[in-house]
Amino acid sequence: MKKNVVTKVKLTKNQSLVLDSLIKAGQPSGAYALLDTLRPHGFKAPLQIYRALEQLIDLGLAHRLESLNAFIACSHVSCESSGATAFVICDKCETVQEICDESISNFLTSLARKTKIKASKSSIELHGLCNGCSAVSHS
Amino acid sequence: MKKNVVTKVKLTKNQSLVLDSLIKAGQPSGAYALLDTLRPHGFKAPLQIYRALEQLIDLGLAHRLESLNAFIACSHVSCESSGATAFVICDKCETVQEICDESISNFLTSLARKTKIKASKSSIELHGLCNGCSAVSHS
DNA sequence: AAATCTATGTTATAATATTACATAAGTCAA
DNA sequence: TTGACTTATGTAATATTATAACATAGATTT
Repeated sequence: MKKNVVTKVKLTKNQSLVLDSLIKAGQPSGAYALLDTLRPHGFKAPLQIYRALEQLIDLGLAHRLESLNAFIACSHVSCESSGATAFVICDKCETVQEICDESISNFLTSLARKTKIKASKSSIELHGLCNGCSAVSHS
Repeated sequence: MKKNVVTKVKLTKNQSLVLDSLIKAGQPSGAYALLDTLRPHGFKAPLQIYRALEQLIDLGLAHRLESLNAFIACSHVSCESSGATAFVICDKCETVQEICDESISNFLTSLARKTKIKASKSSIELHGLCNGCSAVSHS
């Protein structure tokens, strides 16, 4: 359940470009949206995106949101790399909160113990309306 | 966060067929795998599957596994319908444990409170090796 | 330099999911 | 029972997401 802890890694050009796009987006982005963003930089095929994403995710610099088939930059300076992260997603404004604390890892540890699984990967995603959006709430 | 509590619902023919297939499979099944299974029963298009699944999921009789893009029959006689379910998935034998207890709902409630979200849907999926598979563990 | 490994480029295709439109079947009020 | 309405279904086309397969280029090691 441990991910690579990144201290200093030289990203390749494609990886840097994809990470920059993710950070600029500040929202979940699909692979093809990233591809469109990066066409001006010479990207032509989805695989260039997927390959860069794979590395970024391995390095803990980006995450995949399973319920959206989308990707997002890690919001922690250096994500504690516990691999135990929860995402809280507003379905209206698309804001994502990335939560990474002991309550998450405790929960997952306990779940793994109860179910006798040797865990390697987790995905916790909570959808709803964020504070702002549920206040407004028209639509 | 409440789902429909099903006491007695008459499923349509397509819904019954899809649910039966899911139950028989006893494993996560993709929509197109279900389609192939049901071709002998006259199914011809993915939409027939997706439409039935949508209803079954609404009724709490089936679940979608986001990290697999697959579906599974609810393993609880009548899933407590709290909408707070966790799936523990063995990546080797594909067995899925469906956990639905207070620890899950407490965790989600607390996460929602901390992040000030009005939750409507959750997805918790833990991957790894189940007890049996991690014992064997060759490959 | 040869061997090797990693990153990249490119084309094609696989796998998953939805849109749009047509038809049929059930429900309910008048 | 008819008509109006809603829900389920059928079907074709297409959109979206992801990977396989193969070729090339650059960096690193021996």
